[in-house]
Amino acid sequence: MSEIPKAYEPQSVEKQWYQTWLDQGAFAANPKSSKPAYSIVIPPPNVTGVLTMGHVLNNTIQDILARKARMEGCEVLWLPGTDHAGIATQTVVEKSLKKERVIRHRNDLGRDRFLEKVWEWKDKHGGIIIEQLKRLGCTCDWSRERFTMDEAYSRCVTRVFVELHKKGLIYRGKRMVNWCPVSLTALSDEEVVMKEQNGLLYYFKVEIAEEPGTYLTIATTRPETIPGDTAVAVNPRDERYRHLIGKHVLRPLPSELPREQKLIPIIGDDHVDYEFGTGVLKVTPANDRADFDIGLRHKLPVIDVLTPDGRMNELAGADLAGLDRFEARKTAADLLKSLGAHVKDEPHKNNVGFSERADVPIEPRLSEQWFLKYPCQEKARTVVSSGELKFFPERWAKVYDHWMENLQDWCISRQLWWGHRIPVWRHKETGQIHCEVDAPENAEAWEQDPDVLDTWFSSWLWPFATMGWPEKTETLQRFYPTTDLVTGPDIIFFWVARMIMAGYEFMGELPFRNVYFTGIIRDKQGRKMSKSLGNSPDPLDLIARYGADALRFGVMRSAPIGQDVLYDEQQVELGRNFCNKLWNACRFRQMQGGQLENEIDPALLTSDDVWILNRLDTAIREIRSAFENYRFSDATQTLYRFFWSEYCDWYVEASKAVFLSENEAQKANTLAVIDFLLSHTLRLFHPFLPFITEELWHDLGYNDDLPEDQGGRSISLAPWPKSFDADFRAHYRLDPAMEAYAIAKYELVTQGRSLRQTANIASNKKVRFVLKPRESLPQHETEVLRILLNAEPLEVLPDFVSDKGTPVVHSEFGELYLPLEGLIDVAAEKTRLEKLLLKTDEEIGKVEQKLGNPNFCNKVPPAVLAEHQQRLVDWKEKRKQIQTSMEAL
RNA sequence: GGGCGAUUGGCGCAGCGGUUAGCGCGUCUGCUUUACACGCAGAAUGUCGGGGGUUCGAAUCCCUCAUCGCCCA
Repeated sequence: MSEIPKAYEPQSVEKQWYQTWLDQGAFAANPKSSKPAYSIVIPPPNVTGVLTMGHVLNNTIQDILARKARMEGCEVLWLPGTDHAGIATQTVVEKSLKKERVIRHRNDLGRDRFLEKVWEWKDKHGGIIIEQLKRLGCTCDWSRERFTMDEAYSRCVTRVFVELHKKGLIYRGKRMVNWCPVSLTALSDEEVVMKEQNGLLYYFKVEIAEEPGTYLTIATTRPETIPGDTAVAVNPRDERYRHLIGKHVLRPLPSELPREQKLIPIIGDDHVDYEFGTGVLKVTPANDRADFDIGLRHKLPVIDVLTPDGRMNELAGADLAGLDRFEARKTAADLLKSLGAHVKDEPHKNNVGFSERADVPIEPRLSEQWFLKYPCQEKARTVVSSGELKFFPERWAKVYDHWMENLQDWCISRQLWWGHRIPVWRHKETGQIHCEVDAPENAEAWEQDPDVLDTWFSSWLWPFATMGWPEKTETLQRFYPTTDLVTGPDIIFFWVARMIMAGYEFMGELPFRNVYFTGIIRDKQGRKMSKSLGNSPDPLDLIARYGADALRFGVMRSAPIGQDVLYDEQQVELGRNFCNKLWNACRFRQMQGGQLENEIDPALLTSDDVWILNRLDTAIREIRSAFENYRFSDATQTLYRFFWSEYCDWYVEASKAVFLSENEAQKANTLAVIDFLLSHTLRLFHPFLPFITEELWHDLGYNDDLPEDQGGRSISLAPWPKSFDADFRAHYRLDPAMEAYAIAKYELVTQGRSLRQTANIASNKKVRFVLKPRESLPQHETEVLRILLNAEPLEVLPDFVSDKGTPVVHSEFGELYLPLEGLIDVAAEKTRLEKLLLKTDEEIGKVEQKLGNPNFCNKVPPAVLAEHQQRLVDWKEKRKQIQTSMEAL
């Protein structure tokens, strides 16, 4: 045992222990082990990312689960890694190269050289987040770290593409896709976020060709696409316009076109909403998804007036060509005015799809892309609805089910360079298609598809591709399916759902048994944390200032299941304070000296011992139940309450009565109880506070007599505490009566302290109390009372007769007097008692009313009835005592 | 438009048929009581969003309205 400093200093402790754990190979998963398997795969962060509060929450939970599983005797695999984040990484690298003026556009370098630059970037900046996870204390098996662009992983991705292509599930098609005009690539539906926009609804009129002088008014949010209109549609049930179907209108733009090129038909289509605008819809098949469908139904021509980067092309006419789409909108509106076609503008709110990454409105665009028809949809859907694969909180199962019910084919091709290139080659002369894992021979004759795959097309394979699939590796056999997945609900479709489908398709089995969805971390005002708002604290900074344990504890404590987390630095401060409390409680133990090997002698247990052992047992049960339900904040609350409010506030204080005595046998026994409690507490805390518990475990010498792999070397392999069984309870005589005795004692103490306060006696001032006991009590208990009340002396006088005006409280132990001889504030004491009396009367009233109701007495279960009757007796007794006290004043 | 969630002391949350409605932060009062001022002791603060219903009994179950937030169209 070495001396411990007065305040806990996490920095050096954390660094040292993490290194020690690494040296011990403490996190390595051995597939040959005979222990039961527990596994979890990390949601791979972006390789170029840095740690955010979201990562802290997410990975702390995974670490807690992994550490607890190890302590429970499982062989644990927590598999780490990163993904290549196609668009994000490519954009970051391209921007930085532009900034350094190496290039103006990635074309300046060409595909191969640009990719070299990305790899350089990855080698330099990738892995930062991995080092940060280590600072947090994460116990991943780092020897198995994977990256989605690793050679082996890439082969899996290619293989999967080829397999699905052969099955006919992957196909190429010319379809409307979400096009990002900034990233210049197609996106999947999931990468588009709808945002409400305040825009304008532009009303303009068009002349009916067959009825000169007659006009139709059309409302649109996008006048710049008028040159791409190839029809005007009305609902055939709409009386106002039905007669016009089959006639034509003169499209006003581009104005320079000859009349015959501006004629477009009026068509009837059931999908036109006649309540929107004027009920007349302009149809732009090239630039709107719904319009495209109308176009298909009516075989309309398609005129695309936009360039890939969101500008107007020459088909838009001389006035608009070259303009950015938003500028063009204004210009088009002006043109309508000058043509006399403009009717009015109206403010209008509408939902516009934005590119998730680039945060600009996407353009629906017709283009050739690769699509995937999802495999194993039915199995993936029923496994969740049947509860075989569990979601926590459960309500996400509904969200999942709804999405699965409306599955759309997945656009998996991206017009990027950074990513897995599509393994499809086209023969330059014959046009023959080669889709295989390996490139065709005589490569010059073939041309590979230039596109790469969506990053999620690689991460949906994560649970098994990281374990050596397609080989049937030992790791796969041992650790697949994984036990738990911990992730944010924002990627339930992107990732979770797709992994389930991939799991069935390629492994024939679900990828994980439980999914825990964390909340989203928000700031105090409830805003999502974001770089642009600058409201996201740097976790590394917090670790430096408070310690990783403090950060973990603070975050876990404020993260109830299913709720978003409102982050407040005070929580981390609270975590730090808690660590300090733990530290000092252990210091207190150490300062008492004594042997460690002491056995608890049941015959010497005091009521305080029995009480605290029962509290520990309760805490262990609560924590077990919290874990079973993934209620991590409940577990931390229980730990906090048990350790601070029960162990420190009552037990440690009461134990001072023993340590101040001369009774050596009793002292040794109390130390034995303390060691029992602390060694359990440290283990219960370890998953949450890995560093400080490891340090204290060794400082206090609790590792001394344990086998190497069961706590001797590290607390992380010490057995997880179990609640007490019947034998244990019988042996130590954890008698409920003893416990009740202690509770009554603490109640008396609280009342006595309150008495002091109303009498204005400083809490540090020793003062004379007199106890008039109901039954004689052991010397030791008197001493405990004296210490807890800070009484000097505490006289036990069975025949005590108080003077008028002596404040008193009543309890199961008897009466406790505070004789002050004129010092007390009679008025204050009277007020206190009157308040109590009022409260008591209220409660008596409530209970009497219930008991007076014959319906209540007849219908209620007997136990409830008895409980109420007892309650009435108790309150009446209390009332009598208060009155006695008042009379004594 | 559809779905989900939230609404409990100043703030953040727990409780989900019988509790004296809890916890943490904050507030107030008094304390260098030798483990801890990153602390100790005591105290104050709630018609559990509004309305209706079921029940002997509702913060808790049902209906309805309101406000806020999220997801999907």
